[in-house]
Amino acid sequence: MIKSGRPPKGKELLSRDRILDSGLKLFLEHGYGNLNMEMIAKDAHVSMRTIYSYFEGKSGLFGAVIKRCSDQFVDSLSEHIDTEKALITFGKEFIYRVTRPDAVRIRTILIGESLRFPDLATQFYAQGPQLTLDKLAEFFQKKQQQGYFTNLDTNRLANHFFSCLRSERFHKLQLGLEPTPNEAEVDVWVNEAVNFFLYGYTAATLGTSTEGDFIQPIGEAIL
Amino acid sequence: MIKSGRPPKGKELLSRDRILDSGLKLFLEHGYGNLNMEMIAKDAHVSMRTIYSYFEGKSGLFGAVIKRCSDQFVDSLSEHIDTEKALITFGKEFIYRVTRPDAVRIRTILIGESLRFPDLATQFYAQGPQLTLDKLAEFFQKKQQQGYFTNLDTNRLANHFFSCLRSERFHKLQLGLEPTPNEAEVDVWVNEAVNFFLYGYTAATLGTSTEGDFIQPIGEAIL
DNA sequence: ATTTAATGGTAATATATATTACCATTAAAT
DNA sequence: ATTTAATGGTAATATATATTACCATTAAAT
Repeated sequence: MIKSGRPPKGKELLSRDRILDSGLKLFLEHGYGNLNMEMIAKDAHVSMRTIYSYFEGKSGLFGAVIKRCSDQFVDSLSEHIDTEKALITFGKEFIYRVTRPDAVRIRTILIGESLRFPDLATQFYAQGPQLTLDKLAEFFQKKQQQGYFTNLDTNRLANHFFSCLRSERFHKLQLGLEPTPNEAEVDVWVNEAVNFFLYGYTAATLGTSTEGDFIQPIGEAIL
Repeated sequence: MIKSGRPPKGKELLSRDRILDSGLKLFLEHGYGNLNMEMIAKDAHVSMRTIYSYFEGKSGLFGAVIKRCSDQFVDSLSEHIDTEKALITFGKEFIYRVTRPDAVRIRTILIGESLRFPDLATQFYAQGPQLTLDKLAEFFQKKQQQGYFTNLDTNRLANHFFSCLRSERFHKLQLGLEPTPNEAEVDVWVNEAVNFFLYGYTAATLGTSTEGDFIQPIGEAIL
């Protein structure tokens, strides 16, 4: 039993925030269809009335929750260090983030509800992965000006790198067939992926090695 | 109004088949949660009674429907032709199949319902993509005996080829952000992917070209 | 001091739907 | 001919739950 009545000055939006927090937590836990409004009200310590006064029903709340976490992208690309090292650093942060259970769950729910809420997936992708891809393409373009990766559409290159990075394991993870990788496993994962990307299958066996210098990257070889 | 009563000899299982057919069609169209049993009964021209006599409720029917279409895999790999041509032929059939709207929808539903039915996704993957991956690894192993792709774990190689093949576009398609590709678009898609896989970024610009022979594949170059 | 806005708590309302029950009907089994 | 198995059609049952309504309560606004 929480104190009734109008909230004190400056605290009007606290309950709205709590509703969004609880909504995110519970939607991730139960999905859309299996979560009822009473659970949210109880968890956020508000009454149903308050939820309905702030949001347009259950679907409106869901949209607001998704919007609030749709602007996550990775931008840890440095043009000043070795290409391979830059890609590995970027890849590790990216893979670590997108493999967290919450991130997997949010995509699961978005995919599952894409019929009911077709716009949400569009918005999620545009404000997340697409921005990351843009940063990657930008990076490749700068590398091109330095003489690497010549004669290539940088967007396609970025897409291809994304695919190498995700690899089959990401696909299985999204299907619930793989455990969440820890930081060390992400390192191995990304090293292998970057090697495949940079050296093709000539050097993929060096997957876990940090010494890529023994083999001339293809991009430099053709300069 | 359909004829009541016990069905004639030899036709006892016809209604069961119709239930499965209607179930697949309607689950694909509406998903699990938005489809009710009456719609299935009506579409299959049976009564609810018959559905419940053949299946263990809605969840049991769903499981049976998924099982019936969980054994699709691609096995069009020839060791006797040029490696690149073999991979392209295989890739085209694979990508064409997995990009059909029904195939996309079934994965959408499996992912969305993976909380409620964790075993279904496992089974689906084991009887579909995993078998395809096994065939691929087998293919690479035979190629290794011919001197290609040396010193590589063939399973990792197969996984990496899968990733190149799917590419970012598959990911977007699964999120509902891309239209279904037609046969010609699949051809372009697969040619680019195989080029990325075989030649890395040195030759990806030849994406739509069918003449890969101008560039020595990496695998042969290191022989 | 009085009025108004925002809330909690609870119950009512409306609706959807999975599942079961019941009777009539048809054809197989005997 | 009689009994039994399998079905259609419909209604009943149980349940879940999104949404709204109502009154009491608190604090802001005046």
